[in-house]
Amino acid sequence: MTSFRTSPGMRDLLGDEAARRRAFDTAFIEVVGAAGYEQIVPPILEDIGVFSRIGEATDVVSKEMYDFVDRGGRHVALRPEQTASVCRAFVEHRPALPYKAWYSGPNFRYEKPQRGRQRQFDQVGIEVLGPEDPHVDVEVIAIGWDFLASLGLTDVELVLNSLGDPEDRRRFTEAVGDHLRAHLAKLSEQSRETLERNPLRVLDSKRSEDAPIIAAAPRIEDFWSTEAAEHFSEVRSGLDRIGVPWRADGGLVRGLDYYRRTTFEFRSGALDSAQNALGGGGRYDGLVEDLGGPATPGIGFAIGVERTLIACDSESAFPGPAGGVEVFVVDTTGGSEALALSTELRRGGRTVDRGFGGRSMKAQMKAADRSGAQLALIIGDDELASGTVTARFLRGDRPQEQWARTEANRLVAEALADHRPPEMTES
RNA sequence: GUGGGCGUAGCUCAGGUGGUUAGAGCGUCAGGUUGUGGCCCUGAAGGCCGGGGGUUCAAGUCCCCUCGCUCACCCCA
Repeated sequence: MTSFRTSPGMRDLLGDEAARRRAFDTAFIEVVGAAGYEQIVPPILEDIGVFSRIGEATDVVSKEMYDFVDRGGRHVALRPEQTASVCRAFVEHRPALPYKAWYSGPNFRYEKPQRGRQRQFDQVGIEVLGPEDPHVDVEVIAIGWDFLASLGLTDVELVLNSLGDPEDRRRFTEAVGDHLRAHLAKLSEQSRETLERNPLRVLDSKRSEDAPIIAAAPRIEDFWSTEAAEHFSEVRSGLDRIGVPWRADGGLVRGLDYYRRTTFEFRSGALDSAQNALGGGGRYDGLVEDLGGPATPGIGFAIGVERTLIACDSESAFPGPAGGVEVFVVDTTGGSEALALSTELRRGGRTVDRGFGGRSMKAQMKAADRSGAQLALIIGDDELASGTVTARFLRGDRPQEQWARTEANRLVAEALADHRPPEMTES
């Protein structure tokens, strides 16, 4: 018999992991909902042209896309990120401005899998389309920051930069290219290749031989237009005003081509791997226009869910909800009473599980204990004959009681009111 | 895509220099308790030792290939 496993770079989420993933969304929704963002659920598949705008020179577009021709002859792709989809949806439906949206869902990139870098990975993120106001930048960044903090993460650094306006960025790129080519001989092999495709990315190089050349490279701030410099300055003072700490780094050049002006990244100090960027984003004032819409400024961020959860693990933060059920019904008389009672209790709003398969009382009690239930309701021959149930309290020292079967619903409610667990984070 | 490390039970891992029926803990199941979980005790089930090929009388162990995970590069979330 052949068996199967998940495709490389893709994972199953079971039980506690799935519950934690769900709680992650809940935590995110709480933060973005409080700021007036509405949800958008774009399709996972789009015309490949939607994603080309991310940047022909980036690996994400040029060699990592899951793309194919569908049965109707359309060239489509699994989304590698969601910003482009949100902009496409904006152009298609034209919601009122400012359009503030959040999303959560899977993206696909055909990379060599690694911890914190999967081929199918989830991102949560927000986008704001419309205002060019630097306060929007501040709001977006602060929401990302506050969300990570709400998970209990403390070892996070916000790195900030401005790429200037498109013309600034173009001149800067050129200057960096010239500078690097002047020192070509001393540049690492890798960086020489990168230089061909995307000179700015060389500034990200971590190789030691590149360090002196990068240190001597032109600096972005010398290329900012007055407007871009002013915008960035207001972003920084806005962050200061609300107590979000940041570090400016002229070398922060994010991969996607569409960024201009403000760019930022959230880095975890708890992850010393190369995958320490939990999320990031920036302004993409030209993207909507590129997708056939009216010139509309935009800014947003995306946070990698798996990666952030790994950071939570190493900081022992965000353990996720405790699962389980309130009541467990044990029935050694064949199960028909368990069927009736558990259904009745569920219809009354309780969470309840039960034993199946006519297993021994001991086995069913064990299952009751594992279920996390506060209360086991036992039905054996005696109870059946006398029209009662035995209530056994699993988490305290309250002695077990005999209840009239007809009173079970009410008495369960009473018992659980006394034994409320301290905090049930389950949504 | 390139290079390194690692793949033994559901999980975490032992298995000097090749040697006969591959082990432990946890978990699961059953029993100790004529109807009672958690602690304890006993027992059982559960492994094509990632897959394929080779060397050898003999391979979990050595060699080659391959797949997967992982680390670095790359890329990025």
